[in-house]
Amino acid sequence: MLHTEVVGAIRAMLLEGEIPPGARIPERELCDKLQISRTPLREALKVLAVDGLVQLLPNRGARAAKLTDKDLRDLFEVCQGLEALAGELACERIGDAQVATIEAAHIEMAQHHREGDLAGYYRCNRLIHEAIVAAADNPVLSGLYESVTARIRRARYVTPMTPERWALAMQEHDAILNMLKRRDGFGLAHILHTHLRHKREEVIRAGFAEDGRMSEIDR
Amino acid sequence: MLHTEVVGAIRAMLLEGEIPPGARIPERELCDKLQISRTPLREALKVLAVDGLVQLLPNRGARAAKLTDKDLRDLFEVCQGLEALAGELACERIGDAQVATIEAAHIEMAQHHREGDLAGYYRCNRLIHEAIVAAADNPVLSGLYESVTARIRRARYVTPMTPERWALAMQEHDAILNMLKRRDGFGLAHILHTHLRHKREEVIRAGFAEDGRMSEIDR
DNA sequence: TTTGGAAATTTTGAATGCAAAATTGCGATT
DNA sequence: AATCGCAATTTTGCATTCAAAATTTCCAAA
Repeated sequence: MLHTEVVGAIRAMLLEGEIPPGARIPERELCDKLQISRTPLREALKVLAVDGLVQLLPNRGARAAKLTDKDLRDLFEVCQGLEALAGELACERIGDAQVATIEAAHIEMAQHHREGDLAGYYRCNRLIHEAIVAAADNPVLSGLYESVTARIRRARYVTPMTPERWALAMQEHDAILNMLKRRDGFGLAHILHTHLRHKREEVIRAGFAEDGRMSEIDR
Repeated sequence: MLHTEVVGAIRAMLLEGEIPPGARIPERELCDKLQISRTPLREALKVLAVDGLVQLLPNRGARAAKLTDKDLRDLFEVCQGLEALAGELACERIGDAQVATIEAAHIEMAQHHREGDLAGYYRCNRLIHEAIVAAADNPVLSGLYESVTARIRRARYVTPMTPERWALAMQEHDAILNMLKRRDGFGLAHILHTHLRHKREEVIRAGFAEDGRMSEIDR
């Protein structure tokens, strides 16, 4: 299944920043690197254009999409909506075992917080958010969530936090776990919504956007 | 821009049911019909597979995706989430003129309801929902909404309603307009959420799913 | 030196070609 | 008559080719 692998390979390059945002993507060059012909490569580029990772310019090739401040805002907003929905549905469907798994990740995350280990914190954090989405048992939701979060992952999990913000985020996560245990879908949706809004404000304040002044060659 | 047009043409065929759900899509045949070669056709099929309209089977071609009851549930749930989010954002951003446009559509819709004109009702209904999403001023949200609603459009806007359900839907729309006028994002999100849940229950009760018993040749 | 513009080169978009996989058709065997 | 197996045909996946568009190069003129 060559085509699928190519999509994955290019997606990884884009998400890792191996192909920097805004950079042109010369077909020939990528073909050489991936050892494939242009046909599957071009199919992959069109697929990636659908979920916004690549921008296709007619007769002028493809380039890695840039995240503007507006893009970040829009993506985080949608993420808010999707996670809130996921929380609500998860409360209807999650089993005790799944809650226990999340609680374990939560406890480990709190430990990382106390130790000031941001990378460890983010790792557990991500596990928790993804577990809630998985618990919603809705493949359409999972797919959209994956697509949206992939685009903001670096912003979300790289931006440093002030101690105050970090403490607040931990408090919010305490509330998230609580709502989940109580199966309070409404409350969980609300707190997730707020949690993500805070994260968004933080990321945008940090100025993560990739739409700096373009150099001439970027045009 | 051949590729884009091909995607549109095939999407239309799938949504209109011109290619029935579950049917195989022989490349050669479609190429002849659209007067194109296999390359852009195959690109289009892969693009359509991304948003779930087409199912790609390795070495065995493409087929029009079927909507199972589970798919309908999942899609409606996501739609609930997206519309609720749209409502909330719309209240922060919508202008008086846009509200006035929606109110006009609402009034016309109420008239259609009184006259028992279901088609006219649905037409206005759709305008209102789409206007709310547009007012959220979030292209990512609009894109996902379009993709999700396209797949359930026939179910949503074809299913007949009992007089009671129809009256309830109208009541809900009165509330929607009210919340919008008052810019009550929270309330609007809630009522939209409920409104869509009712619609979903209705559609699933009506048994719109396309996953009936497969005949042998469908395999 | 800088600018204008045409020719050469590169790159893109789509058609065609080719090998591998899957499907079909047909006949032999039970 | 039904079933199995194998060859013929079709269909798919990818590579290659070809024409059109865009980009670059290069040289002449201001």
